[in-house]
Amino acid sequence: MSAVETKSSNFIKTRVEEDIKTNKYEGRVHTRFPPEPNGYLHIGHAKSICLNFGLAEEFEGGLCNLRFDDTNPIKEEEEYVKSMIEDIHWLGFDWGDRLYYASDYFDQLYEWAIQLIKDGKAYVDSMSADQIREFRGTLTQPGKESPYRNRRVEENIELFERMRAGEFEDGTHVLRAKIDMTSPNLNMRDPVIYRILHAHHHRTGDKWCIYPMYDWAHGQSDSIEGITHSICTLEFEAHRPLYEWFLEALGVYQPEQIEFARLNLNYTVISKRKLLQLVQEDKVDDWDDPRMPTLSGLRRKGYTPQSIRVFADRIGVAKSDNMVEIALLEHCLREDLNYSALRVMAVLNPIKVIITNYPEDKEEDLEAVNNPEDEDAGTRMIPFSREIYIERDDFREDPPRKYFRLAPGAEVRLKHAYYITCEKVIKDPASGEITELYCTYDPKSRGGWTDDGRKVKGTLHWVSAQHAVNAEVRLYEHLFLKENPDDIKEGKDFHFYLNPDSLKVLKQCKVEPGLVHASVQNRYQFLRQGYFVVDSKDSKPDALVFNRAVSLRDSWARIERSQNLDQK
RNA sequence: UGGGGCGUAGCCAAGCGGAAAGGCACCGGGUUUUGGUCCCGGCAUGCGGAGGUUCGAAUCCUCCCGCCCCAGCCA
Repeated sequence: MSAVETKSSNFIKTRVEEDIKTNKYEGRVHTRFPPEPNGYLHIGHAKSICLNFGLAEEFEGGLCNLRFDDTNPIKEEEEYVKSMIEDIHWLGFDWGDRLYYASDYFDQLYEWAIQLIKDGKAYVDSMSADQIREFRGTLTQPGKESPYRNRRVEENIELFERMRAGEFEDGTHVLRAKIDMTSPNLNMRDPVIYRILHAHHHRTGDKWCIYPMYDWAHGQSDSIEGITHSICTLEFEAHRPLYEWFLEALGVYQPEQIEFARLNLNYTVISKRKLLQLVQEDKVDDWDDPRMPTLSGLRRKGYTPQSIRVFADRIGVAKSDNMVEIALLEHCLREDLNYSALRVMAVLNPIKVIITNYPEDKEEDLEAVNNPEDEDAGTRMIPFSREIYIERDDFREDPPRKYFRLAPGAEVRLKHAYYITCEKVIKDPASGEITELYCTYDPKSRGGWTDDGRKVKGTLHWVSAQHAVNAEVRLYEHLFLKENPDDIKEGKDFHFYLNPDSLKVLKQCKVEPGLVHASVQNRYQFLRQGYFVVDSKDSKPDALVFNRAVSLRDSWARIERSQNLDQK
């Protein structure tokens, strides 16, 4: 990452800067990230987290709270709270002692509801949900007032108290704000602010059987916390007048709400509802399946917090609907890992090579650079011997044009080791499959170099057969085959586009011996292949499992593809 | 056909009346003991469209077109 790169500006940052200049909120900057604990955080949340916490970091004295919007006990669970806390910390953000819950404010919210009733600005409606819907009108037709709309204040108070006391069944009454049933903004047509829900809440237990609606809780929660800039996504834009109406009716502090467009990523889905479906239907292992765009999934796959933060910064913040290419996310990871990942050799699809002129009982240790991008990473010794494994794809019996890997009669370099030349191909007579390659090496090329001006263009990775450690390697592809799985044709839904080959498991991999000590903390570059990390759930010291975080760019694959195209 | 938003390259996105930033992707070339990295070059006579204002318009005005959100006792 270049140090001179400056963070690009965005309209929210500009607004905050203006507010500071004009001394609105006494120059304070106080944001918050307000997730509902009803699922796991995903890359879209990361955008919001980086925005909110980033703003607080960027401005002198800025603060960002973490607040769980837990107003619906039916969907929310403690497990999600825990995972969200872990994920945000993992990204590298902290909220100090400012961890809040909307449920912290249930008493205050109830008091405010009473106040609204007393002011004649709220009433208990006893129509059914269906009736309320009918009375709301449509996009083009105004709504009608509920027959209960003009109950006396005392009656409303009494009914609301009895709602709270648990005297009524779910759905029999609601508390509504008395605004305007003819408003062109449907959110202003007497929105429901309390509903009866005889449900156990993860924090308040059974204290309440009425729960505030999000609209009633959200703006006031921001107000209570003294939030200056309430940043949220576009779909809440039409709710802003409502939040302002509440805050004005209550006569309390009013934050500034700013809306931005949520992130969409191609070849995946980003919505807690759909991700939950994938988990429940066993389309993936769990929320942290490496194919999931969840933060826990990306973490398990090998993503670094830094790469995600850089990504969040590069995609920018604006108000237009967008669909970001996942290639950008992958680029950010490669960029980060290129500087930090230790290079090791691992053969994913092994084919045995026997070096016929190398003494049978000999073995030697060769020095290998750990990271050419970082001299401080030093070197390590790796064992070499007569029999080694190379990648099956690094040999072609009938090499195509521009192929400069191993082929009959061809000479290649074994990285850090020797030049070898292929002399003979051994096949299984039954299947025709190549089983072994007989090669000779040039003893003068130790370390992988000679000064005789010989041109050896291909360089292969390898692992000494007798020293190799077995490992399982999991290769991941996009979860969906279609760029936008939500762009559905008649009778189909996003399931239709699930990629059946999104996970490929290789069980016969051979990795260099030092990798038995591989730790989840480290990401490795398997030379010439990609970046890999030890799987945090399934890997064991005697049964290593690696996940591919992202492949290396592969310009040979591109050449080959265009060659194939030429032939057609 | 109510209200609220949004249209700048294949994908993001700056720009806010004075010569269209940047990143990704893509295409060339160079370096290379990773076909990686890195380096160099290319990539919008054009800003949804049409008019208008202006010496000058992506930026201001008018009209038109397209896309997104809102009719949960979800958030």
